[in-house]
Amino acid sequence: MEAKEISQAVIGRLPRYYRYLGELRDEGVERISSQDLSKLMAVTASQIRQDFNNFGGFGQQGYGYNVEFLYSEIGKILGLDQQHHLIIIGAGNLGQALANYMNFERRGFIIKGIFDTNEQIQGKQIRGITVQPMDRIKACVDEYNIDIAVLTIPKDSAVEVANTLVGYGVKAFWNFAHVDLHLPKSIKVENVHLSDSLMKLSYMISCD
Amino acid sequence: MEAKEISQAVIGRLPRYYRYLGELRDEGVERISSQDLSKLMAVTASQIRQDFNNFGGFGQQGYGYNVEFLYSEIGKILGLDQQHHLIIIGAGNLGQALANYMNFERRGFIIKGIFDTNEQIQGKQIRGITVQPMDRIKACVDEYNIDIAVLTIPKDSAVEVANTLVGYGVKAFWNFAHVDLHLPKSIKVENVHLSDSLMKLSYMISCD
DNA sequence: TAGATTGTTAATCGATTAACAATC
DNA sequence: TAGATTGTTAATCGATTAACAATC
Repeated sequence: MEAKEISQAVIGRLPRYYRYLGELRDEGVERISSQDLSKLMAVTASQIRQDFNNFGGFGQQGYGYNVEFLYSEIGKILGLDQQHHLIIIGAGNLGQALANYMNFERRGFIIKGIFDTNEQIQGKQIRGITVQPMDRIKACVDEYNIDIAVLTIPKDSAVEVANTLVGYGVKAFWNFAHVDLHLPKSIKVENVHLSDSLMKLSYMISCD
Repeated sequence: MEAKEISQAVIGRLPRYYRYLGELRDEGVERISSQDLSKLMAVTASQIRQDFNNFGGFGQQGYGYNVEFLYSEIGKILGLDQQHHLIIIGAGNLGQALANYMNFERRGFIIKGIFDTNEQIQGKQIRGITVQPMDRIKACVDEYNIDIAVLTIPKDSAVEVANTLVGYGVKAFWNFAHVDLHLPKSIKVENVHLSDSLMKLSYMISCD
């Protein structure tokens, strides 16, 4: 879509901009300058302008940025204007929590299936979706156009399952398993390593 | 502890090193060179050596690094040799999932209390711990030396609860609420914004 | 028009990589 | 000793910040 590659640093900041702009919009704020936004978010105004300009000019000299427009544009950049079909692999504590908690639908993420190896859990309804055995994954991927597989399974099975899913045509993974997936470069992976995060906090506590 | 400030970039990589070294140790590998580790982890050998040298020399010329020793040293840097007492605020889907799933105790994170406003959930046992009403938090913080509060509550209450807990003496937060906590600089906060993470994945999918 | 604020270029800062002397 | 590999300095690269001309 864009000519030059956007850096990971910039992309990582987009959801936070999106959140603040959404709040401003809900408060009825119509326009905001990079300087005011910088005070609110505790980043430099320069960075804000640089970040937005990676995607073209969203502002207007002497005026600032229109909150509604900017919010919507960042949403588009993040692909939130499109629907994404996802499946959850692993209906344990975390898988169920995500299904219930995330309110995926609100942002256009539609759960099309939940799968688990555990026969005790199979048949259970989560958010109106029946937990199915793993051998039903392929049929689901074939039937719906699945964009994202959420991996909430133990690390031992995660690598194998991910490889299988790539074979089925799944192109993106939201990986909660505590392992690095080594997949073809075209496959997108976003890792959420919760223990890593907790260890960082532990480090912060320890060193003072 | 250290003379010069360690950059966030370095700290962010430590848990991953720790994970790989733990696996190598479990496989019975005794020593490893920065070059071999670099192939395994897909980072440069130079970066590995620079990172470790922030904390002093863990290796030996001509030999490499002793896996067991390095693993243990990184564990110490991350504060994993110490016990941390934590409380979970919010026993909804995510709070329960974390309590059950994380296997906190294994790394020295001891759950000392779980709290929720919802009377339906109060009294319920999670991992042998009874969910208590919010007004019992202070007594818990006073009785045990609570290092970390895990916030798995909606964003509307998170800011207020965090401020209250800071008043009780809590020094660190593992924040799953979708909001930035504005707390005194001495208070450590590690945010896990799951929606931000999913949006990043959405971005990756959208742009090709 | 004058004031405000962007878009964008230039300067700075920090992080990563390369190179190599030190040394096991 | 010779070979291997670290620790560390120097070079490069990229990201952030500052500055200012363009322009609404």
